[in-house]
Amino acid sequence: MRLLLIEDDTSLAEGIRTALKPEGYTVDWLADGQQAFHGIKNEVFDLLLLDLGLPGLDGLSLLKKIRAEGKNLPVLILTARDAIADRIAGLDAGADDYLIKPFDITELKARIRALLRRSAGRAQTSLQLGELELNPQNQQVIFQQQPVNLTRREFALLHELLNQPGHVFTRDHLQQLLYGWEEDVESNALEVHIHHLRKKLFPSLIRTLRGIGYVLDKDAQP
Amino acid sequence: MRLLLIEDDTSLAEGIRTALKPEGYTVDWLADGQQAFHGIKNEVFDLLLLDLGLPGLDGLSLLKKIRAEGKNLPVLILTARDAIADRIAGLDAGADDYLIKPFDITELKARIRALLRRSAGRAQTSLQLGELELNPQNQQVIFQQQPVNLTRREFALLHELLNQPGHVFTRDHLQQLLYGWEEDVESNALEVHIHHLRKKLFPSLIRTLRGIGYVLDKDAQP
DNA sequence: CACAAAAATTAAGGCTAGCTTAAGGCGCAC
DNA sequence: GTGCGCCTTAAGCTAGCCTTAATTTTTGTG
Repeated sequence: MRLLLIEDDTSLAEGIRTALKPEGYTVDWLADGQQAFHGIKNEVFDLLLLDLGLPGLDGLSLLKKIRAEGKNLPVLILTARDAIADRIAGLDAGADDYLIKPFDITELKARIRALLRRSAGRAQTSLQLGELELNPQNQQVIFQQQPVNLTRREFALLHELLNQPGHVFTRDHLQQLLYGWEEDVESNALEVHIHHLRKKLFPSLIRTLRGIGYVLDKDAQP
Repeated sequence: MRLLLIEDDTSLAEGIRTALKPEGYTVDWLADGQQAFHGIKNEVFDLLLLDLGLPGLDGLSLLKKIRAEGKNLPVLILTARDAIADRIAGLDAGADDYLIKPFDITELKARIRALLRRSAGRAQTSLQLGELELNPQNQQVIFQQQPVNLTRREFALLHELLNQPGHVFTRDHLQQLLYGWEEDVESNALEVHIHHLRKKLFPSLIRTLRGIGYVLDKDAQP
């Protein structure tokens, strides 16, 4: 899962990123609303964490612009002002949820999970495919009744694939999922992670599309 | 599927080509409107990606000339100017859709798919013929309930044939489909691919028209 | 029926994307 | 500070795809 955080308070932003990283999210960060708008237009994110009260293009206007573009991205508003009017304005402008600063980081995590779940159009919290089950809440993967230890990257990959079995993910997409804008990975790290997943689960789970990317087949069997 | 990209910004053009290749499109590229007009007159493309604001013959004039020729090619306009007047002019001149730069590459892909689907006059995304089903989204082919592994070239060929069962495709057309202008294939590669398709599916699927090309019979049976 | 042209068949070889493996470094926790 | 585990890197390997080319079969024609 790839999130975009738009927040002008540097230390808060750092804190949020550090807190979300262990959850397996890739969090890109921008402090400026105008930049954020371009970012959203050109890249694919799963969720937007938006601070109201930004310099440049303010949060509410940004949100309106995004919705005007027809983007259906889930947006979670962070706001210091607890004025009711503000919250209502935010929700009216197309936000999906809001959180008042200062907030508890665990609540943030919970709400992010809820929004992602909702946007995927799912009621239950865990993803299942045959004998494989992935639970985003506690980062657990169970295969054939046995818990499987996956690392952060492995989990992130499997999570993405499992979100849309049968959908083709290009190598590019998966790399961005793992690395965001941070580093430029000039190696075969992605392939290594795929390899580890196949080893820990079963080889035929992930099908390679040569020159394209990877798919998780709906009827994959060990 | 063979697309023609007319764009004078080299790096953007490269980017688009790289992004579309994994989707299975063959993308030929021209930077000049005049050349493009000749290209379109003499070759067969499935879709045109057209940058407005070209040197030589500008995009709008090119589009008008194409339509004047009676060509029914789907045209997707790319434009940096977001002036409403421009878009309207583009659509009036016969464009089928437009995208404003800078655009999201995934949106470009989605719109290309939509246009191709529309131009093929189909609602569903997967192509079916008897017990054979081809899904362009996830590059999968199913025959008699069993998934069939096709390579990139085989898939591209079958995709083309399946798009218009009963339509005769010349050898020349199919070769250009696979190779564009890039390389010149001086061998019987096409025949070999056809052979492989017949082997993996069933021989009578593709009928040979000696001296002309190939057809996929509408009522082909194993 | 014989011949030529076209297409089918088959196998081989090169190439490249992806796989595998191992090592080193870095960060994090204790 | 130290140890452990995860991640990246890199190098060598594998396998599958594509083309080529030689040979055989088919088809159409005189």
